[in-house]
Amino acid sequence: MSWDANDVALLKRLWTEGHSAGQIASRLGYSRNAVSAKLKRLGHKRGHKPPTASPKIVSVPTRKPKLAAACARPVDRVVSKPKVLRLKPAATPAKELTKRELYAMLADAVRNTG
DNA sequence: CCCTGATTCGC
DNA sequence: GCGAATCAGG
Repeated sequence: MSWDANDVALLKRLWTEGHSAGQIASRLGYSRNAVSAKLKRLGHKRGHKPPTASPKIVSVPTRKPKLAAACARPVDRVVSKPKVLRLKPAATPAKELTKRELYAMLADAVRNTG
């Protein structure tokens, strides 16, 4: 195993965003030990306590079959809650995406394509 | 038992 | 530098 710049970047991003080592680890395909150790080496600092402490891995969002082959991640335990919780009865109106959301989307795309 | 991050230690 | 094993907890 070797930590590609991409991996490190993604790792840092997800970590600082508040994802747990286990989450990042399972996602990237490393053991959480590796992630944690890497974070230590990097001089890991999270600064705050962003959301996420418990697993919410909802599996890998199945993307295009084409890409799926490329980024085949066996992954994951699904610990999502069977609970169906709806925030608003009304359908979501047109919503402007915040920078954070866009960033998250980008990250998602990246992590599923690369 | 599930999980969390932190550290050690051989490679 | 890397990561499994381990530690120390929640």
